[in-house]
Amino acid sequence: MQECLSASEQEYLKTVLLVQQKTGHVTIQALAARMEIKPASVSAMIRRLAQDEDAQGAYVMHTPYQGVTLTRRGEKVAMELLRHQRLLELFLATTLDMSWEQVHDEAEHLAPFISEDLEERIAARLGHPARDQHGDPIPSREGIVDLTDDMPLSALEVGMQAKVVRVPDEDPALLRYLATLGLIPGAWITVEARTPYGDILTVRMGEATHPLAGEVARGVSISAMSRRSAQASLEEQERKHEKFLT
Amino acid sequence: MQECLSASEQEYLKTVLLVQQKTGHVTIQALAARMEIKPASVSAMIRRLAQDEDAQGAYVMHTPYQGVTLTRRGEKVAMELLRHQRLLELFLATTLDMSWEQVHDEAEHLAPFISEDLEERIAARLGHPARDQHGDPIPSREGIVDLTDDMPLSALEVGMQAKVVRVPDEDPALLRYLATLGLIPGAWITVEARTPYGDILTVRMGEATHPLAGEVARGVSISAMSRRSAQASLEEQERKHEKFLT
DNA sequence: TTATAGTATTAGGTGAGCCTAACTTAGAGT
DNA sequence: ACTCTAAGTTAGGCTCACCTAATACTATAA
Repeated sequence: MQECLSASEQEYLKTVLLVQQKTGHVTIQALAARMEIKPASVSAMIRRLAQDEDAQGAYVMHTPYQGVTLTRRGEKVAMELLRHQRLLELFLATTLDMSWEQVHDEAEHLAPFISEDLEERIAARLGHPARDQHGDPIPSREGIVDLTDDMPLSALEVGMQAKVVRVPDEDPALLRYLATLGLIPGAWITVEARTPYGDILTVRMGEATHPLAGEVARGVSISAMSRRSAQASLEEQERKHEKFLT
Repeated sequence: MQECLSASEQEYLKTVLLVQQKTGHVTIQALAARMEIKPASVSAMIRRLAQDEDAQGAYVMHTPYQGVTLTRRGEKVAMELLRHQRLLELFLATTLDMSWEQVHDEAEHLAPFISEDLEERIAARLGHPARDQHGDPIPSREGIVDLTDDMPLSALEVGMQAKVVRVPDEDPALLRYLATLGLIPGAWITVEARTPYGDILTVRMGEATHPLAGEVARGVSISAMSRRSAQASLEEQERKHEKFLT
């Protein structure tokens, strides 16, 4: 498989993937909005990515006026770019102590230009991590990402506790806000209440409780493996305590 | 001063600087050869860089059919890019253990895309180094580079000893060869002989002696501060030895 | 069923950065 | 001084990745 796609083409494929993951349906409009370019330009590029020039298969499927879907080939390219980007993010954040929001822009800029070898060295240096610093999964070199254990915080029932594995990284201000609440990957969170109207969750993190808009909660992922009722959690804690005393 | 130059334009300015340093006279042809593009394309780009669009001054001076010279403004841009590139080279070589030759290509690719802030963090992490791993000087953030202490190995007289500060990095094979001889920055080298014809130096590095073509010797820099006769060096060594014995 | 709003597409245009081919100029050799 | 070659320039063309403006399609509401 020849790596002959331009930086721009790769960027489009990556965006298709992200919009797909986020909304489930990829429209020209949505791509245009996210990339901050005009729908006409997106239309043209998608047409190019949808045609099978070199008889190796297209990168996307596109039914005009309907939606866009990645082919396996296109998905692989998108995953590769995403891997570059997230490894870079983590590398810049850990090795050079850059702020999370700055890291995002820098990594996005650089991602299309780093070689496979550099990517491998970064991955090796970081210990082949599975997630970046805000919990976004890093695809494997084969372009595969395992998300089976992830579920949105919004799906947690009242009284349940779980470990946060991912926070949304698109909006720097939101990222900062969540960090001030202590809502970062690795934190344990308990859902204390849920309003019947207005879609607000009250969550506890350690000592403090905070109200959280449903839309925000849908962007936060927790580990399905870690789910348990707060009661169970309490009992577990006591067991540990007893063990400590004996 | 607005940073509005494209990656390509910066690359041109950098190449003008390097060709100027190497040959003293910058022709369209030389630029075309080094950048591996056609003279016609260079001609067009130089014309653009020579005109003073935004009333802030041009980047180069160009007298048609004569030569190209950087203005102070152009030089600053070139130095900035060179700083990016060499900091990146050193960073990749030290932090990620990439081979010298691979580092060169990677850094050249990436240099135009890293932000000033990332550059600063890399510089800080490396301890604001003055030279990269093969001794090329890293310009300061203000675009200044001090080379007063550098002179070519070829200028050394027979019997003189000096410390190597820079080896040429353009040809990976040459770089590898010099490394196998132990001819790397920091090494001490003595000129043992010079052929009257054929322009060959015989140099000693530790135990071994090697013949070195004049053209190669001209590409290697030594520190003018470290110059001394081999005799003086020998005496110095004995003094140290005596000191050790007492 | 038809009007209409919103979304998608097509047509045509721009600048960047390269190309080839044809022409001009400078400078060295006879 | 004249010619010839090498170097430089100009003209015109290409692709990429964007744009605007006009047109076509879809879906929903009257």
